[in-house]
Amino acid sequence: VADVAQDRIDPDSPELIPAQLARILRRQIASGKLAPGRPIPSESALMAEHGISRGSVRRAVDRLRSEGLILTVRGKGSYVRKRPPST
Amino acid sequence: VADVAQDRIDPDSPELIPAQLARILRRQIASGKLAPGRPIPSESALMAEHGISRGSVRRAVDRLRSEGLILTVRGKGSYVRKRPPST
DNA sequence: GTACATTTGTTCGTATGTATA
DNA sequence: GTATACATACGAACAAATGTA
Repeated sequence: VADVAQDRIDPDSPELIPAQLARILRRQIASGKLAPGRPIPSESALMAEHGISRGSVRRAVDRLRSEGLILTVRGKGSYVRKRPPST
Repeated sequence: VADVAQDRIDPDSPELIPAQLARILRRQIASGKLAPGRPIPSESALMAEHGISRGSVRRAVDRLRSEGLILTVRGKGSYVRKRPPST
């Protein structure tokens, strides 16, 4: 429903693809589009939505996890943390 | 009971594994070894028989389904279509 | 009605190879 | 040569539908 025109990967950008996706997801979390306790799209969905490889998706998600923004459960998915770190 | 020497997966072939299995199953359907209305082997059985992963089995079966050769029912299995498309 | 095994559906985890800049 | 990105394949776990004891 919202404007997602800026949520796009640019393969020609100097910013690496995983970094671009991490930035996009971070903003969607911050905006509440991806709400605490709710799942983020699966790796498969993110691949399809952004037209990038699984490896790139995983690097982006790894990043968010290491930042404490999401939690990942094998066989289930990744979820936006309810109490994100203040850092 | 028949000769299945040619129904083997070659991991070193340039032809991808799912494509190889799809081809093998297609021939078994065409030959009547897998008859209309009858189930094809389960994913687990195909994995064991051919020594390949479930992902590869599923890609092969997906292919046959999209070709209209089989029908799949969750919790049951896949069945050779009685009236395969003329295409 | 319940519990269990089987089967397909989906997701994340890992390794390897290829192409390109 | 190195790093990025994509593709293929295998493995493991969770989930839902089916059938049976």
